[in-house]
Amino acid sequence: MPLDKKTLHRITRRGMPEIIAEEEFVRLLQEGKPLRLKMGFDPSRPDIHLGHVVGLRKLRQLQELGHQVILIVGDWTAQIGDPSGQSITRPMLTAEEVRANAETYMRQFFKVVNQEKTQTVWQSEWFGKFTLADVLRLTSKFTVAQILHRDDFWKRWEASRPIAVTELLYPLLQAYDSVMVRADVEFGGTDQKFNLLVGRELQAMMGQRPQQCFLVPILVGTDGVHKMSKSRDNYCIAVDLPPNDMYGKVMSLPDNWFPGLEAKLDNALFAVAPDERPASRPLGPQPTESLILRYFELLTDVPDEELAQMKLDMEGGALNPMAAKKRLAWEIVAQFHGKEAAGAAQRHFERTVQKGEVPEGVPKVEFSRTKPLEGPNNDLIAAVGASSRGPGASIGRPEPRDKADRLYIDLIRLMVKLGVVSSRSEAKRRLEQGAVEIDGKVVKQSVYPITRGETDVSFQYPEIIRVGKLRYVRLVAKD
RNA sequence: GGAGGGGUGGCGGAGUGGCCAAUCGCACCAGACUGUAAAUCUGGCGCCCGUCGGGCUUCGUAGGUUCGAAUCCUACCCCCUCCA
Repeated sequence: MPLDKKTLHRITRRGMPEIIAEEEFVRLLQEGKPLRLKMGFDPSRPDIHLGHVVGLRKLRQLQELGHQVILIVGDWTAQIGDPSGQSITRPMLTAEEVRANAETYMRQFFKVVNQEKTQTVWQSEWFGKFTLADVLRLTSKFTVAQILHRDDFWKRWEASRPIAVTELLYPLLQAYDSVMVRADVEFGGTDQKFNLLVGRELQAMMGQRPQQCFLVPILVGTDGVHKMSKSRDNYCIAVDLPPNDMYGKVMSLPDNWFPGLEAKLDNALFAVAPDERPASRPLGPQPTESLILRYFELLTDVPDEELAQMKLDMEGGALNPMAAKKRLAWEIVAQFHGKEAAGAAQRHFERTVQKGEVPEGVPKVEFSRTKPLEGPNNDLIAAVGASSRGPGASIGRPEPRDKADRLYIDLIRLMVKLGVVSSRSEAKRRLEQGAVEIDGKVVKQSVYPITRGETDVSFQYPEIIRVGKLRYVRLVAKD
């Protein structure tokens, strides 16, 4: 299958830090024979976020050229625990949990990767039969010094921090996987470089052609500083986030970014030191490099030429980063939820954040008006009625009625009951801060008057209660 | 087997008898500003009491000493380092 330059560039160059060995990889691609693309995952961590998607998109692109993905469920290596993590103690998962996690993972995985062209295998297919003799045979092929060369092992060694013996086995097991599936190419983040190289080595020792190592860049989280990871959930965009949240998270990307950070993240799993972080910049012409563009590059199909133009426009001030982010957010949401949902998420953002209006689909809470002020059988009443003044208290506490025959709602109690604040203390703080809005008006007092309608005897109740930008509730009378 | 270090609020990390509900950083929440849920600035960030102020429950667990303990004592649990 002839491979045009553009496609080749898209796969091997766009956003790519390293392929080992690139020349051979390109040659294999040109030959056109279906390649076996290995990708392993740890079923103790089943969630996929945009950081993973970078690699998955590459898999997808290669599938479209006719190659085969082999997805390995690392049910054995999961028991060792990911040695690149900080903690070495990890509770062992039950078989049941592993299965459930694997399902979760795959459900997300196949949002990007074509399931038809993927073969899934479990490590236990071979490690389940492993004997001690097999273990010895495998481990005898490597020396401790070799393994300690791995960056994070070495750092821990130097720092006199513990390294479990089993952790040393991790790269070997992963390498053995490559042998078992006869991988032509293994995919992994740049932080996996060592493990993938061990795979090459072991394959060679065992008479196979060494796999190519396709090292995918580490995606920086929305804080612009740390590697995107679940443990920093706030900076992490999971692929199964609802459209509005996904869109919003993309919008929280920093406008400014210091690209040198990424190189540091490639090998170190640690955060970049504070003094190496980008200095804040004033608004106006944007810096040369932009995390926004990086996301475009790694997570969308927007062509390079367009990105180059965007870059110029942002630098020149013709394009507001906000506008670029909106497009980025749309592109990303569209990938996971479809164009329609992306459009809806965009409208939601414009409406709630940009215009500060009440969004569609505010959660509703019903209450009764006929016996509105008494009795425990009414949700709203239960919320507002139980004043501290004792039994029989009504919605009207603390001042039951004034001359105009008005009643007052105890807002603090109401907000707690509705769940828009977590405690009475918080409710008070929000009121003080001016973060509470009722039907579009900021309310600072803890009591809210209910007024009688002009023409009828019923009372006018609050409808939309909003706390901060993101929490709201719509009160709906059910009679 | 021996010696030592440590367990504090979501995280990191101060504090070693009252001034500690507990410095500080991060994260988080809110407000202002902004064409962004960026940046920046301001405020908040255990719970309860209508504000001022007051009360209650927190510093690995369980007891104890004391007018008073995160801080001292005892026991227990857990983590780590070094020597062998």
